[in-house]
Amino acid sequence: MGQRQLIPRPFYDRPVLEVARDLLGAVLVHHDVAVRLTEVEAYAGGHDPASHAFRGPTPRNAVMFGPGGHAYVYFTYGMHFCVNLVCGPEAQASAVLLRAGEVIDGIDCARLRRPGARDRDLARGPARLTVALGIDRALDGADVTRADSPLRVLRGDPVPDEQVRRGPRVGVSSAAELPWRMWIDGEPTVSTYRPHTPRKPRSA
DNA sequence: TTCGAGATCGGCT
DNA sequence: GCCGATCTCGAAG
Repeated sequence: MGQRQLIPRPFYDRPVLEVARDLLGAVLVHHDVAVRLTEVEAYAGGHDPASHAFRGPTPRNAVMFGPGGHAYVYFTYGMHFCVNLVCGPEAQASAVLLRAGEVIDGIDCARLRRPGARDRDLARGPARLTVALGIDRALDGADVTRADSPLRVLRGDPVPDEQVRRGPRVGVSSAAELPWRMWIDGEPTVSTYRPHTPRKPRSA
């Protein structure tokens, strides 16, 4: 894994859909666990009603309005973390949600973090991916282009266009029809598509 | 295999 | 207060 190269900052200073597509096959590393990204989802910042940045900057989403190549880590549903990589023109607040991947290094460590899970399920889904890698809010704002960062993104083997598939985003209640979810065709580590389902109100 | 509900809490209206 | 870029388990087909 040491021979893989860091992806430099300009990679992220491009339109979000291009960055998302090129992140497929890239390798996310946190300490001793490495994951090859097989599924990502694009969020187009302030103009995208499904984006956390849609209603403007807040303390939580502040990182999205900063420079590209930084990680936006947020907490949701009272129990899950998810990771995004900020990209696009600065202050546009575009980001790519990392949805799933294949553990290619440190698999023993990942298994300990997700006991009982099959190997293909270790990082299958955005919240599972953060568990397998040990990512939490402390990494919010981390610069993934720096060699001395705890969280880094490295080049992987390129994924040819014919292996890239696109479809609707998962779990969002607005603009869900945009085909901004991308994954590598035939990968068993890609999460199964489930349309957004509003939850029933609680009752006694 | 598919579906529905619960868990659990921070952020924003 | 309300609701979420989710996951897991249990029940039914």
